[in-house]
Amino acid sequence: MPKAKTSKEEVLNKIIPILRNRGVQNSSMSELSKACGIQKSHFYYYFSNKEELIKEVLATVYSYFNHNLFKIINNNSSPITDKVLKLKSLMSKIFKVSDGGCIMANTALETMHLNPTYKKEIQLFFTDFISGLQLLLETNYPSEESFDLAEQIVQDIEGGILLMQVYNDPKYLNNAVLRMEKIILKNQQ
Amino acid sequence: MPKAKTSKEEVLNKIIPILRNRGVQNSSMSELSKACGIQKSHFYYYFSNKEELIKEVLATVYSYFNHNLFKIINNNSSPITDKVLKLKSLMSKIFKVSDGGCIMANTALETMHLNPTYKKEIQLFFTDFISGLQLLLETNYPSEESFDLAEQIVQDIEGGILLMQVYNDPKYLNNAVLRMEKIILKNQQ
DNA sequence: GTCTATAGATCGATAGAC
DNA sequence: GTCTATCGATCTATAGAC
Repeated sequence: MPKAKTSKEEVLNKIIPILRNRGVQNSSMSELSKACGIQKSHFYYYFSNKEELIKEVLATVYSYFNHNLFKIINNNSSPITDKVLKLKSLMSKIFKVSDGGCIMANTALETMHLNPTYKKEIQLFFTDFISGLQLLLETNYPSEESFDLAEQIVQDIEGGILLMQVYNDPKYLNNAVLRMEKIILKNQQ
Repeated sequence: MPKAKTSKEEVLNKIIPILRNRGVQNSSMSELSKACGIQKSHFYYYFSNKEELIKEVLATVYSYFNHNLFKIINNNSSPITDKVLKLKSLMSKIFKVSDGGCIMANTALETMHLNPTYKKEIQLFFTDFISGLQLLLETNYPSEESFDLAEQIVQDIEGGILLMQVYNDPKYLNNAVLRMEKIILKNQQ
């Protein structure tokens, strides 16, 4: 009966949406394990404790985002309009409208002031997000302005994700994405 | 006969910063009562349960913000530059940098997807925030554009509050406030 | 102060794959 | 027979509530 019927990767992928939706404090190990169809005790076989679990979740999300973001940006054969298109698609995958928005933002606000355990992963995520946008912007803007604009865009998007959830209306995130597009492509087309 | 040594208002004011900082899920009734120097059982005299407590907290924050916001905006003897100044000061009181940012945003992300209990208070807060800004903007912009800009400003500010906490750097909120100021006063002075 | 439920966490046992 | 994935029972602390 061994023969990993639920691998660690599967577990991570199954619980990410739950944690994004319910928050990390409000998701119990029992609940998470039940959702994976395995015993709670088996979770402790995969993860030494809940904190480790969450860390691995955030690292997984981070690396997925990071990998795909820079794959889009560093594709030299792709025109910038195409990059923007792909970026929009990546973002809609990461920031699920009906499923809790941005797990990095949620976890940040939920935990940042209690313990700084997850700070590193969260900061990495945002720093890369900003850096990626900055690279894109440098097509049309000087470096320093690109950085400021990149920060501003991320800020706009994260605020949009919040309002989207408060009013259950995707327009706020959509508006931010449209503004991003307009800024990136200002001289193009 | 007891001579309320800690009134309900005092309790609310004492626990608001704690709830903003630690989040509502992560603040226990014991912890909150201890911080007020009263018995936990006395909390249940003031509030029928934790949910009621949180509701009253959010209602308190909302009405404080609402009252002060519209007092600033509807003061006809005050020039718009003065209004902006007062608005900035109100915001820095509400969105404590080192103390958890915006309790409305935090609570929204923490609870919105679990139960919609606090939705009303949270939506009221943001709706009034946007409406207030819209009123200010109508000095210099047509009504519809004012509304869109007001939403955009709130979005920018809330995103700034998030990044401020992630990086422990007030510049993100400050930048948003500066952008707000610039937009509101575009033709002025 | 006491109740009950549930949280995170640990331990020992077991069922197959090699 | 060992190794690995899994389970069931259980412990302790603490939560909300009265």
